[in-house]
Amino acid sequence: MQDILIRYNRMQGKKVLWQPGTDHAGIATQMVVERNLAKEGLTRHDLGREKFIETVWEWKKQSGGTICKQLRRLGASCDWSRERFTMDEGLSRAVRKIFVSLYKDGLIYKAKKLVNWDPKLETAVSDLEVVQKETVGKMYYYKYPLEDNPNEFIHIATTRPETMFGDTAVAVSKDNEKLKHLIGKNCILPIVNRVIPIIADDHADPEKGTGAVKITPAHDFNDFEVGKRHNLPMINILNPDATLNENTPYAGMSTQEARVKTIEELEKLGLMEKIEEHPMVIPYGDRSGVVIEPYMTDQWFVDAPKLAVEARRAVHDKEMEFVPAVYEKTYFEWMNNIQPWCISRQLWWGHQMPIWYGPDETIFCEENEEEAQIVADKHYGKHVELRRETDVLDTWFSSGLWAFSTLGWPESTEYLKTFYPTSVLVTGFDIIFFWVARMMMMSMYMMKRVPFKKCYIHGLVRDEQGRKMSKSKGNTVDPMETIEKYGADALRFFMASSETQGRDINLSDSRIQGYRNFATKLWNATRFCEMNECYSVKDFDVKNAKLEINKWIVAKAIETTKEVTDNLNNYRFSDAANAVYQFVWGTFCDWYIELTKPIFYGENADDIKETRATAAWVLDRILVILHPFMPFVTAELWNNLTTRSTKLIKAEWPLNENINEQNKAEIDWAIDFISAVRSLRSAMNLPAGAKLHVYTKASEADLKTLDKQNKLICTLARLEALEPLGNKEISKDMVQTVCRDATILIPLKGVVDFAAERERLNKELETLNKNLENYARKLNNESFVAKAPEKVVAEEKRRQSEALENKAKVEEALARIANF
RNA sequence: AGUUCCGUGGUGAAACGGUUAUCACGUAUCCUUGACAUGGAUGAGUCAGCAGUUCAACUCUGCUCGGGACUACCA
Repeated sequence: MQDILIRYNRMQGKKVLWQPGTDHAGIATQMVVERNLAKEGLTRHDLGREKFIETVWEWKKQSGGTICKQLRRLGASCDWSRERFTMDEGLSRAVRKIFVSLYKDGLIYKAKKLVNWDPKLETAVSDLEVVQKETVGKMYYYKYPLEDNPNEFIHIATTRPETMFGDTAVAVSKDNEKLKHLIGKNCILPIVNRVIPIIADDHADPEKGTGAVKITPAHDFNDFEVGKRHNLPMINILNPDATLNENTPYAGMSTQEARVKTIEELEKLGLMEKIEEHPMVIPYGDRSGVVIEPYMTDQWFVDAPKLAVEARRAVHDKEMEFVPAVYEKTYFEWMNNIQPWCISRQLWWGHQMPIWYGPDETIFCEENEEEAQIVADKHYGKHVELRRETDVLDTWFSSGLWAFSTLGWPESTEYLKTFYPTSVLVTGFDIIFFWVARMMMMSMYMMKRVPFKKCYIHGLVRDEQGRKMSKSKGNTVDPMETIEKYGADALRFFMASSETQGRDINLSDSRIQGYRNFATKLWNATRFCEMNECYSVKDFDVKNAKLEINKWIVAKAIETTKEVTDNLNNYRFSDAANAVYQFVWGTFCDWYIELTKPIFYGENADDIKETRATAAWVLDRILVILHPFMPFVTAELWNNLTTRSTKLIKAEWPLNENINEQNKAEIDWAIDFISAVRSLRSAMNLPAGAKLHVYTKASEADLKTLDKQNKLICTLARLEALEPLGNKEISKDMVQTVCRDATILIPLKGVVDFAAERERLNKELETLNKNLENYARKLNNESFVAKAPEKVVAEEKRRQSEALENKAKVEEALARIANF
């Protein structure tokens, strides 16, 4: 879609830029490199930070760029000389600069909070990087003895008994009649025998579980909130790798091992009551695939709720518009419920935060170490040793700056001045939160203007059955293979013609194949033109064409151009693609080429000359309007046909042409006529080879046209003769059909299958009657005549009278053969 | 639970409230010479249900039934 837009706009003579590039995919990349190291029995710690980062760059050089390779193979006409990578020096500088700015504005802060912790990667991850999976777990019911009476208990239920060592309270709702008498008492945490209070909190739902909830503030997001409300101690029971720590009796054990041990112990103590199967949702790391732990650590946050204000307003005020517009609902929904954005990652691959700590942990945030040193020395009044923050930033932090960092910001470059704010971002709906929202926030904060005026949301490519592609399902398709098989043009055209306003695309081999055939069709049509010496004639103006078929095809070509233009302007890719497709195959190949044959095989030199020039003109036009969709085949043909002064990629896209309706009328009518004859021929089972003699009954004007196009019609309808019925009697061996106002009569020299003919005519009559009923119902309705627009009423009347005439003709024909 | 999208020929989709509801794939019949069988000609086959708004509903509103997507949560 990007490339269609960029080529289309470029051909309009606009200055265009498609800024290509990739982000550094912090977590995913570090994971892959660490996995490679593991094969050699190494960890990143064996290498040290500096050496490890070097290794990542090595790896990036070798295997990076798959996406860019695919883009190139697809024919993406981006400005490859401006390819950017989020870890490039320029972009990194932008990251540092905006970080410092946000920090000094109080929009970045450090806090000890519960975050999603990935114990495999040992880093915080964003909640967007956590996938929730349905699983059947177990619910454990057990009891804690009360402090003042160890024979009395409070019953609790949990799916994670091993976290009990982090319990610092048990909560009961104050409205819980059965349990509220316990509020204010203490109970004893078994195994470790710690005394914890029973508190009143509405988080405890009397309907759920036992009505009493163990509160583990350091390991559960809800409990964390409860803990804050009641000033409960927060006990961390896990090591960074999710093994239990010294705050528990099972230090060093995994959570699974500790769970088994805890249950055993509770059973021994006689406190275990029951274990039930329990469907639940468990969070997994999107990348690492391990269970994510809520974990209490020092992390850095962006005050997203504050940044969201402007980002929201800009969309609200239509400074940035989603196409299709429905996606703004998704955007608002997320922006309205936005949480502080945890931007720190305990990784090595990424932008290390520009934060330095003084000896007393005072924070210095500057763009580089020298400046931090100067500020720090001044602060302390002496030279001090600084320690740099080891955390790196979330990849999306740098991606969020893409719209301006890639244009050279913070320098005030020509590109920045020319292209910012950019016109359109094309992306998938699943990226709205990750990227679109972050770009909006960052851009509104730093640039005070939107990063792009439009955000086009395209569908996702799914497999033939409509399932999302995934490696685990094994239903992924490598675009390169499809391209090998059918060509990039076919794949592109398939995508464009399937792209209807954000709906998903089901990959369909047979359809891609169909578009490969379409390219072949164009190729063959061009060959026909070449064989007949249709070459562009420089000073030939199509406006001066005299032959009806030439005037007709030119008008049709202009009409199609306008259709494609309008549809692309409105991001209606499929309508645009289908318009070209219909024109090339359905109009140019199926009709025009056939219509030119009588001329090319005839002897009128002037007609041949004009038709050659026109055909060449239309072919050129096809190459132009098809080019954004199928750049390869069109460019190839463009260069082969004639020596050109311009490349097709820079050829002019015609705008503001006038469609001459008049020029279309005559041939449109001839085509209808030919189709009617063919249809009749097929219905009557007349051999395709049989030359027919056709009579017509029609108005003076129509007869004149038929006479003019006589040769054409005879050739295409395979007639030996076409003549007006005149005063001749309609004989009984004539079958008839109607085409617009004309009656077409074909005498059958052999035997007419009267039964078949009657059946055909009756069917026609049935349809006419059905339609007449509809027209009558409308026209007899006073409100319709009074309230509907005049045009609609007039049109309805016209249809009625036409149908009435046709009905009379069909009835006549039926009467004629009634006795056979 | 919240948000949201969608039910149209066999399949996948399209249609500012106004032709006989289009298109592609598939399918049926016919076509072996002249650009193309990766083709040509001609057919057959359809709006989930109910109610409402309107002169007029595939299109707008409500409900019912059915199918997805996203987000949150489940002691």
